[in-house]
Amino acid sequence: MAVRPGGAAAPPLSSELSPVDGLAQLSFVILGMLERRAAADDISIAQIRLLGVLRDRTPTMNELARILRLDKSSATGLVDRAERRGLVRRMPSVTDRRAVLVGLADNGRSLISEVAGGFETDVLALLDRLPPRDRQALSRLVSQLLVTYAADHGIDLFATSDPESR
Amino acid sequence: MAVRPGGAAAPPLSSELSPVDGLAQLSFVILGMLERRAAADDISIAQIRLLGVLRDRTPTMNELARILRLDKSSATGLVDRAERRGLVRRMPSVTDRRAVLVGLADNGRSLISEVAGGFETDVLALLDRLPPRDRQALSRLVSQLLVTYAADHGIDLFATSDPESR
DNA sequence: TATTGTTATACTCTATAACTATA
DNA sequence: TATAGTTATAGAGTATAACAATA
Repeated sequence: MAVRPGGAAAPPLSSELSPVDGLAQLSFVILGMLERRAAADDISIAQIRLLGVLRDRTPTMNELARILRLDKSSATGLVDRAERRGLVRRMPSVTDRRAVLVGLADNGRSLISEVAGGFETDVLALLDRLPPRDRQALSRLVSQLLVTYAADHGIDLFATSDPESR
Repeated sequence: MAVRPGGAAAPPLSSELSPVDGLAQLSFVILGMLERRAAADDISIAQIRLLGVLRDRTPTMNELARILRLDKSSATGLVDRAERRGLVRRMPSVTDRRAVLVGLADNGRSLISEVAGGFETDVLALLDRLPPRDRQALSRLVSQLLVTYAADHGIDLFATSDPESR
């Protein structure tokens, strides 16, 4: 925490954070929640991201690397370790004998559900600190922000893509 | 991205994310901005966190590890690598000959300022997507959320602590 | 004895470069 | 030739356990 941007501005005196600082700290808090839930199941954020992507996709290694913004070799290692733990499976592509499809194994599906459920509990508990009207307002504003941002960056925010299109 | 919690709920049909999903994705976007600015200066998030903490503190290794929630040995390695790059300095404590104080070197101070400045630019550009009233509302809600959360978790949100108390 | 910090070691995660096998 | 994936290798980051110096 505490990246305190600017170099210029002094820390605030009141009990209100700067918008930038607030969003930065909130991001650390929220990803910290995810990390703690993951650690409770002895798994890393990288593995959680992998399993999260595979929840609604069965991509090739190549697509997987692109989605996670990793080098192909990093994806190989990530999938290797997940496969060794029985969380994912490699399957041959029927249309391209060079390609390898990656899918969730049952263990992986239950694990990601558990972690995601715990994470949701944590975030909802955090939101419960606000009165209902504020909670709704925050949720709306965050959505609005993301929708415009995602549109400009070619991100599919609601990515539930066609499993098996190969 | 896409951790999509729950296992229960289906993805939304409208153009509004669930509150949990929205906050999670927003967190990834914001920390991604920080990571990209850091990478532009060829430095990691871990190093940025270290330098960020040292902006307004000169802690012992022990305190540093506690603040960053790392094992002492991890802090040793982190500071080793930062020191090798001339970003921080180790200094002896005058009151406890076992202890080692860690402080920013000039290079470290200019580097963290640059990264933090760029990050601030990015986040402000993101916030500019909202009309001013919404922007203010979001900022207020985020602050409010953090203040209550921090109070309950013993986190000093406005940490500008006494440099040199040893 | 307890605490501070480092070292030795091991594992995960990431990237670059070189390689194999398909296309 | 170009693409998909793996392997070899290197470095950062983290943790546990053992250790030296000091309190």
